[in-house]
Amino acid sequence: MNMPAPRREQIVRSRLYERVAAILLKRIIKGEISVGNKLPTERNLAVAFEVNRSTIREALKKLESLEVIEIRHGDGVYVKDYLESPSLDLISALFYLDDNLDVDILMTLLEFRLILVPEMAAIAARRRTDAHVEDLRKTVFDRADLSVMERDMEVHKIIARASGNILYLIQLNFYNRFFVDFGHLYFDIPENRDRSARFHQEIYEAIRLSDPGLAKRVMYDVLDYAERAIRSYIMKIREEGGKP
Amino acid sequence: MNMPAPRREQIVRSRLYERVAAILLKRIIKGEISVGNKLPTERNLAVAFEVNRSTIREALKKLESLEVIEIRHGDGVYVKDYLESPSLDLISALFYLDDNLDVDILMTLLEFRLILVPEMAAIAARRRTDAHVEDLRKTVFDRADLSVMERDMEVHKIIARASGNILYLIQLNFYNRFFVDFGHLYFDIPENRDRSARFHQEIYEAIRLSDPGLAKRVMYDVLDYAERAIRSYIMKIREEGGKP
DNA sequence: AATAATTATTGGTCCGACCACCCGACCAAT
DNA sequence: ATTGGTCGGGTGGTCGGACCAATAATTATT
Repeated sequence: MNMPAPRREQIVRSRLYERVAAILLKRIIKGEISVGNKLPTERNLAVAFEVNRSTIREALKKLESLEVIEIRHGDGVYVKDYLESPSLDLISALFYLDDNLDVDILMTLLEFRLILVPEMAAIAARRRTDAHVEDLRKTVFDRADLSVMERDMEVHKIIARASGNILYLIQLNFYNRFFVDFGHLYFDIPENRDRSARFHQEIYEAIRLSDPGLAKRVMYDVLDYAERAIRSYIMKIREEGGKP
Repeated sequence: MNMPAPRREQIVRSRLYERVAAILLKRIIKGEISVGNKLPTERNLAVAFEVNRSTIREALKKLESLEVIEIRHGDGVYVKDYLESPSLDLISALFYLDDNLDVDILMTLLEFRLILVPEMAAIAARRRTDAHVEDLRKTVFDRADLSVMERDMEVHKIIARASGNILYLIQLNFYNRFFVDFGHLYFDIPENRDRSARFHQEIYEAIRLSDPGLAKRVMYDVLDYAERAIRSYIMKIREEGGKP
């Protein structure tokens, strides 16, 4: 199931090797080359794509970092099972593949987030230092220069830092990448902005009070609310345009 | 805080560009080049490292995929804040940096896992199909060829698939990477193997019965047990060898 | 039949050249 | 003095071709 791509401010200056990598990735995901089989040799790929071998190599490096291929010196390039990959970047690649957006992956992301983030908020409430509280206070009350969405990302980031769990911080950065693309769908609606503004004050209180239970609940409520909003939005556009 | 590196079966067939990437990463993490500043040009790096520019480029591509640098055509290579990275691979890189193992990161990982995995087990119990149950049954009861550790990884993988959440599957693959390195510390102990064997039967039952609450509890208990075991192991080696 | 040496093929690295792009210096028009 | 355009130097991006190193298949040797 797909949905149209969002507006993107920044220019997509695709480098040649990235386009090559995208094409190869698509073939691999679609299973055109089965797992365990070899890709053509770098030299042959270079001929086929009409690019230099160096370019092919850089594309293959990209796919290797996504762990969808394995490059063996003296042997060849093998396709791996992408379901065995540990690379979050692969999720992004899958999501944006074909210039369409995979709604299932988005749902997956929301589900995951709803489990994780409230729990981390609780931990943050336990571990936060006075410096974190002060950072939060400034961000929530003093930073008039921020839009609600920018403030929201900042608030989450501070909570992640307060949790002291770098793994969580990285996940959050991962979510935020999608946020910049889709956040406006949510934050363009005044009602949602109000809801978030209230959330910022509530979570600030919870963290300040070092109240894990409250922090968790507050966080859960706002994420749950946001998830419902996003789901209903997707339902709506699904009804409107079936297939262009 | 560090601990000695584990035995590694596979030969560390370091490609030249990987060594270069590791050295550069270390410098960046240590903050020798501040965020926002430029790295030397590719040509200068090539001279400094006494390697070809292509090799430098491949190393930089690696660092770009970790999102610790940003390569700008016609401009230069800029250092980014690695705390803004969304790359799990960065965690691995940090963990193995310096040939020492960062215990804090390991703790972080365990904490994260304890939050996530039981919740996903509950979801898996809800969504599992009969095929998943059958897969699980075979793995737990029929696969005499598997060691307890191998079976354990397989069980978790099936649960991840049953959860239907690809994001979870990828996280699990990420954890498993560490498992292969450290699992033996846990599974070499007969008592732990017994505990895991019991767990496999219990989680199978929970999934078969589609009992989310039970699945979550069973999963939590075994992970909590494992975490305690690992923590006490680390305490022990900390006491023994202070600093070599 | 088992083993060792050979060869062909593949990825890894190197070199040097040119293209595409960015930025700052300089100049021209206002 | 400010604005806008132009241009040159430096940067990453791509190219091509060559050789090195690792692997697997083949052949020769025992």
